[in-house]
Amino acid sequence: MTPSPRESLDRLSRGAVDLVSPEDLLRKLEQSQASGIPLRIKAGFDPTAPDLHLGHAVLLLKLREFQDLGHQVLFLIGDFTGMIGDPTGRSEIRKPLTDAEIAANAATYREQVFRILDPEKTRVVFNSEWMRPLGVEGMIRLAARQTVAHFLDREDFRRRMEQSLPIHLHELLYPLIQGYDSVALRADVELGGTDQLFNLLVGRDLQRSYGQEPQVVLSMPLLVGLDGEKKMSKSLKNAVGILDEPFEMYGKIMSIPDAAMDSYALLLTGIPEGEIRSAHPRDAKARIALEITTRFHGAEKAREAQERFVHQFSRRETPAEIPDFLLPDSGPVRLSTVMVRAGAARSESQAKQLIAQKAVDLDGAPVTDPFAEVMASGQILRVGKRFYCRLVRG
RNA sequence: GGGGAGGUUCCCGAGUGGACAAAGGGAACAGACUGUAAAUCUGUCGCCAGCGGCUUCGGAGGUUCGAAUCCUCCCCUCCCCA
Repeated sequence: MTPSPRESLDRLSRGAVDLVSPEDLLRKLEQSQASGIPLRIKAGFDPTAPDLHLGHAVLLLKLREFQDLGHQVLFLIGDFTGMIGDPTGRSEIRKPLTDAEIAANAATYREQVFRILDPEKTRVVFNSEWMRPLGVEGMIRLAARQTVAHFLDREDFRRRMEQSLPIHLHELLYPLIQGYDSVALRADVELGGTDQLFNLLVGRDLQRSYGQEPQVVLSMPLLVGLDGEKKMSKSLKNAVGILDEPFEMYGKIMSIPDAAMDSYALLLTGIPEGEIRSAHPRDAKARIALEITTRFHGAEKAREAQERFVHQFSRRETPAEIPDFLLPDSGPVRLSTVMVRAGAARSESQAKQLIAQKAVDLDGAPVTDPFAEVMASGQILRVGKRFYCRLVRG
């Protein structure tokens, strides 16, 4: 019971910010259904950041929807564009990755991406494949197809012009290359974050210029990170990794601001909007956290994570499972040193500050002396709300 | 190529010879309050350490009892003109 093209269109539009254009997409869906030829859905990824997070998942889930409708995903690893890095303000020419690095990153990608995508309907491609042979001459011919004025119109560039921030010449090339990827792949549809809109549209222009039917452009919102303000990104440390452990994943999602719940529910779960709004925020969030964790780890692990969360944080009880930390073999050890070694503090100074702030206890008894020493084995060290370990003698 | 303005601690941004580890804000972390939400309050926020010491202000030298602050050279960015 395949949905009609019209139904598919509705489903695919869910959550999208831009769709250029709905008519084109509908027509392509109809053609595909009539001919039995799947559409070619392209999405590009940075080769240097193989640690995927829920922000990427938004896109991947949308790609998955296309696959579920029978279409083919072209998972593009931008090993060539990676030399530029999408212009975000402070880009420099990055070193080209070695073949070995690319292969390693690609493997990491596969491991993560296929938790969502259907491997049967995915082709992983690298743009060096067609960019390298293009050469300088080809690059010049390609660049001749667009104008500076047009490119400087791109929001990021325009803002930087206004603020007198640097724009490096090679950055202007980024959209060009990304657009040419669409030509090389003969993409029917390209997905990206809203920040990609300009690049995606360049793809359309170039395809037209090369005599191809322009791709449909579908942009998804950027998922806000755990802070609820900035976009999710690993470097901002506000990300939930696709590979995060269930407990960690669940807990991180529980910490998002209430205002972010709607978008998390819309973009990452199938929960209808009304059900989020009508529930107690805490319960609604728990449901979102549970559903997302389930998607990546299965129902059982997600349930466990939820229980542990309630146990440890809602009821503030000492967790059942605590990792061991091996003390040096003999004699008393300064607690601050242990904290640093165990990863609970960045430096001795910080460790002592934490102690002074009553953030540390041993077997439930607060430690107040910054120079305290430990000698017994089997004690449970707690630092802050999250850090627990059991001290054992080697 | 000519002229002008800049590069400060995670970020923004003060600071123009000692009182500067360096104002202020943000972020982060801890404590209180909570729903590990938000808001709020308090504290911490280079490293080592019980006065105190050590390493920081684009880079390298120099002047000075003493430099983020002055001089020289170099690197980088922005603006105007060509």
